[in-house]
Amino acid sequence: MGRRSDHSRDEIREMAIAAAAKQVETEGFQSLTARKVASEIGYTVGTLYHVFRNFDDLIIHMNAQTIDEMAALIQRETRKKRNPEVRIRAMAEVYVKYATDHPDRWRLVFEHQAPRGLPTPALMKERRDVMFAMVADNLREISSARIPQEIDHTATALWSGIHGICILALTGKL
Amino acid sequence: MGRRSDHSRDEIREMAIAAAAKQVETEGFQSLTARKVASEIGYTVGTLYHVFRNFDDLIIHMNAQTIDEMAALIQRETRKKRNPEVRIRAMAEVYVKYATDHPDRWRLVFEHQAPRGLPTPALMKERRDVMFAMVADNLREISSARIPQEIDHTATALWSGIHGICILALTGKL
DNA sequence: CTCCAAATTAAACAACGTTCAATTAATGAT
DNA sequence: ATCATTAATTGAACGTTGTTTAATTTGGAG
Repeated sequence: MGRRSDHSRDEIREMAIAAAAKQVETEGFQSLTARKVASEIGYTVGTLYHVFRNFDDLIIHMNAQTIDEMAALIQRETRKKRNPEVRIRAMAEVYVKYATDHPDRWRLVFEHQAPRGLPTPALMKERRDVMFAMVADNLREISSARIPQEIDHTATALWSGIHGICILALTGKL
Repeated sequence: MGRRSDHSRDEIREMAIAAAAKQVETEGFQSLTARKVASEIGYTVGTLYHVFRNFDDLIIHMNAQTIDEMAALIQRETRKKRNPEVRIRAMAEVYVKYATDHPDRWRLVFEHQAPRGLPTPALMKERRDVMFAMVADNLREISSARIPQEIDHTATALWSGIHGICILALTGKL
């Protein structure tokens, strides 16, 4: 078969990412396969490679979407609160809830290794910075006197702690 | 070739684990292969499967050794100190140092997923409990009044925080 | 209607984890 | 010393993986 144009390039990308996310969520990362994703969206592997540079590229985009979903959830749940301290607490709670609700997708965000040597894709660095900025912003409101650098340090420490608890909880130790 | 008895079963296991660890350390987990490990120790894949149940089994044993190494290092560096608070701080420092000195081996301990459904192998659960017990013991010395459950919670939170910082530091965000 | 360019496929590739029959060597008994 | 038994080791095979490529088929422009 040749050019079908049933779907645009971007549509296929989105379909593939959604199919991959579903597969990871229901069967785990180990069972994620290029051929499965392709056949799930009614195409062949070749088409996937026509739309993504390689399999890692698909995973990276899926991970970016995972973070975006989670960030949106946090934003939505946190906008209502007025007190910045309460807000930070709400952020942490949503974060933990998301991690435990979608453990495999969440773990994949941090466990996926780009092939050795290659730097962390920019797509990913941006997303992670957003997370920390959200915490830092609220910390600034609490203690406006502190220097920016210290705020960043505190934000990192706080969020890392919450993150660490998620990790260990999900990998077998509560 | 048939029975050579150049090495005992256990010797082959140890050689394989050492070769695998070296490979992970120098080339990353992605490049770890049953055939590479086998040829590195002068045997064939078949022999590996004669000595390990499967490839995951080899990884699990390698991870156990990684934790043992790290725990020994912590013990050695922590025995000298008298003050339990100083001791906990030293433990954290050694932990972070190990994680940054051997990032790939350390990450593998937490990122390796046993095939879906199977429980975390006992070999691993034991090792992780040891880590937490070491922290909890020192916390108990600091505040002997608290109830045991609270001590465990605090130990978990504290260690998770340090762990989280390691993770995020190693995966691209300092 | 024709031709071009883009999309899609099918088939091939090397490498992977895994299995297994066949072969080799050490051991215990005679 | 010889033989039979038993265990270790191999090599080749299997199915599946990510990836590449040549060949096809189609949509749209002129």
